[in-house]
Amino acid sequence: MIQGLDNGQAPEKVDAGDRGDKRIAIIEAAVNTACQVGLEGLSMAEVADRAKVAKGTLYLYFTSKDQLIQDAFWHCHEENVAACDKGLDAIAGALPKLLQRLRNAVNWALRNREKGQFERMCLAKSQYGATTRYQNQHLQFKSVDRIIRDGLDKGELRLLPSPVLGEMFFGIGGAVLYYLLSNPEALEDECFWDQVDAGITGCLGRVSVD
Amino acid sequence: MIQGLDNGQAPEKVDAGDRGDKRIAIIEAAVNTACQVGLEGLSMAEVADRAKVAKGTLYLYFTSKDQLIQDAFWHCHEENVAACDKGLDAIAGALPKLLQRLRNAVNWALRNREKGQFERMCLAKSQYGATTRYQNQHLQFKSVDRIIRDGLDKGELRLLPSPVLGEMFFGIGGAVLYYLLSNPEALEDECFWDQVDAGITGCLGRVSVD
Amino acid sequence: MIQGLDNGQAPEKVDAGDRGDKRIAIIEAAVNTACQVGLEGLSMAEVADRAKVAKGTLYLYFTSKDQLIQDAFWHCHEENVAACDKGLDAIAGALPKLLQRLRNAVNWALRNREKGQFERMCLAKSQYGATTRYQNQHLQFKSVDRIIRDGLDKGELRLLPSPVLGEMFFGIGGAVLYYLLSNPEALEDECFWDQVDAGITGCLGRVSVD
Amino acid sequence: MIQGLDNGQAPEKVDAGDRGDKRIAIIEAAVNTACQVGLEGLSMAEVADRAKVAKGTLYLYFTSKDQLIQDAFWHCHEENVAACDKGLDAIAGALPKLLQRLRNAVNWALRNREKGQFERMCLAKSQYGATTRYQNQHLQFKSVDRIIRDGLDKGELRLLPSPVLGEMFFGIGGAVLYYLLSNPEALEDECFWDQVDAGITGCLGRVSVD
DNA sequence: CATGAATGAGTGTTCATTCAT
DNA sequence: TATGAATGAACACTCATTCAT
Repeated sequence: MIQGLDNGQAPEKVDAGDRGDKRIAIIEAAVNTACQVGLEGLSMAEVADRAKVAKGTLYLYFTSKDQLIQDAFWHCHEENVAACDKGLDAIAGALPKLLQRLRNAVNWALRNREKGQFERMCLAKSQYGATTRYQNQHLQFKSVDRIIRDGLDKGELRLLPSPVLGEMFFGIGGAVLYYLLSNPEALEDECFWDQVDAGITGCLGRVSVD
Repeated sequence: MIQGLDNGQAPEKVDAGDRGDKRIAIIEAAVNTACQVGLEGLSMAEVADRAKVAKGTLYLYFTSKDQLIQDAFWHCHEENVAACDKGLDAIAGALPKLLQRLRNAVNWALRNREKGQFERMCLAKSQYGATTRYQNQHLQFKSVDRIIRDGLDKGELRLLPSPVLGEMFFGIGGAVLYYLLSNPEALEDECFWDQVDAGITGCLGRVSVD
Repeated sequence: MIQGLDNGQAPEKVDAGDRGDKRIAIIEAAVNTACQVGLEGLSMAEVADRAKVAKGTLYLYFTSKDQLIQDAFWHCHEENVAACDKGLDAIAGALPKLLQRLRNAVNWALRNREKGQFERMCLAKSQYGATTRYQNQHLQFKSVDRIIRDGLDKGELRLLPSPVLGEMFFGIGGAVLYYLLSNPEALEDECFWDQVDAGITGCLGRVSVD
Repeated sequence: MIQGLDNGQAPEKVDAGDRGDKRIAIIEAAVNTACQVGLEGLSMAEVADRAKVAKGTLYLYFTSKDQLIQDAFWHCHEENVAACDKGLDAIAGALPKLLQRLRNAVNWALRNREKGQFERMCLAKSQYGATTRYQNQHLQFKSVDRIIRDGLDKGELRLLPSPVLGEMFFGIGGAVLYYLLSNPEALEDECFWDQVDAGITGCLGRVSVD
């Protein structure tokens, strides 16, 4: 079986240039292919074909199939996280930050469908059992976690353990994202977003309901 | 690649008796194995070993590995859905029904860890792309969907498309379930459940937040 | 690299019958092939072809290429040792025993050229460095070793360490064998054998030369 | 498979100088590596690494891996033969010459363990079948062959075909060498050498035994 | 001369599936 | 109905060799 995303550590950056170009081309071929045939159906031969390099060439850039998948995951994940975090510092309050973060996530995912799908496929491998992505991958989710812990400290959020709040946020976000992926027109619908914001606020915020 | 849960149709029931017994033994062997080695790491040889039948025998009961996985999924899923739906008819109101349903789901998952994990592994395969389990698997989720549509009709739920509400419910429920799988003591914590209920109500209920 | 003949332990015997037949057919295909292309040039695909079985079938009988080679070695080696040891018990004296043993070895090798060559190829892998077949494979050579130690105890042999005498015996024997493999007519030449016997006796026997 | 030492021809000498230096560095890297990983486990990449040249550079000095191994063999073999032959002309009589030659061989092999091992590994490849190093490599063994033919002509040696005597000499010498490689202290043991000399004389000399 | 990225044929091995018994 | 030996396509990975720079 393909291994999980074990250490949760982003690899050191590789220089750009020719070497980087081919590396990226291979990663993109892997991402495209995996989106069609799945993570385990991914064959090195097909990746090589799509990247228009020889099979052996793959092993100049990645030590194994697992390594290629891990590197491809981090390639997508870092881009995603960067896009999601953009501009968050300028926003005050945990809830507004989270609301904006969801918009960022949706925008990126709609513009990068394959990378997004690939990232989700990789993440899905780590949440079958009792552990969750939020818990065992906290490095990846650290920005959301930081916001939530901050919000808890300041009394802005519902009194639930931070991992629960984090997972709830990703769960609700996933619901919105899935819907928008097949109904992109709702992206411009202010009423839709009003309700989504209200839902998140009602779930995560320190509000009481009668 | 192992195929998704394509048709969303529960297979016709098979008679009990000898035939049914061996069928179930094989399914349970598949579930146990998959929980240890993953869905793609599952080998027919190991399933046959664990079920104490010959490899060829598997093909008397299932036409292929994919079919075995699908059937095993339905085996778990139907049991899960039945447990989740139990007693819901006696409850009035969409939200109370959903709150109870979550309790039912958590109780079943904690008592049937392997079946639950197996079911989640199978479901994960169908929600990578733009489609969601809620949409393409509506048969499986029909009971939740019915509750939600009913609640929307009666004005009890937030004005969002029913698939969004459905996914939100499963997303929040997943967050709670994941947490309880590793922190079962919270199961008895009334405060915890108060907050969870409030969160779900705040997210899905027709409430406004300031 | 192909591993040496590591443990020096003959494997437990396998039952005859259908299973044994195919096992032997594969071993013989491996032996024939290796004699033509060498031990490392041996490919499982070619062995399967020659044995007229599918590639996968090889792995029903042998866990790996290395295992196949080891098993094939033991198959040849045991046959060889048995042929060499035949009738030795009836002969008194270490030197007469060794002289007869050489005749036995030559007769077997001439009648089983490929098995003999294969066995020698395998043995060659363990004597490159400081260690010798005689030392690290004493199980295989135990019959010669026993004769030599016996002869030393009884004062029939030259006062050299038994491994030296053993290697000398195999060295001289190899010289004779190599010659006879390309000059089989000498097999019937009594003068040739008289000289060979005298040479072995002069080398290994407790004789002094002026 | 790596080819045998086919033509038995020492290659023409290459000039010293820069070209020669790098050539020698590569050969030595190949010898060292092969002693650790075996002849077929030898990889051009590792040789290049150890010789601190680029992989492509190897092909400026050697047309192929086989060629490199052959050239490396000759490099070791010529050094070995030269050391073995040193001072032999001053000795009268075939047997004394051969006894001294063995001492020379042992001394060189103990002082040049890797080169010696490498040479033996290469030679092992040519003596599996019916042919022997002595026969198809007569160029390499010509000095021993000359001594033996001379000794036969002069009636000093046992009446056996010269290839048999030659192989016997190498066989006995190998036995002594293997022993000394792991028991170097015997090198200084006069009794040991007395017995070895007596053994060789008894085997190869024109002596009769009763 | 020297490089090292690129190649691609070849390797050993696995495993879902079949079918004669 | 049940078996399990046999299959063979598919796989990840290696490495001697080439060639543009």
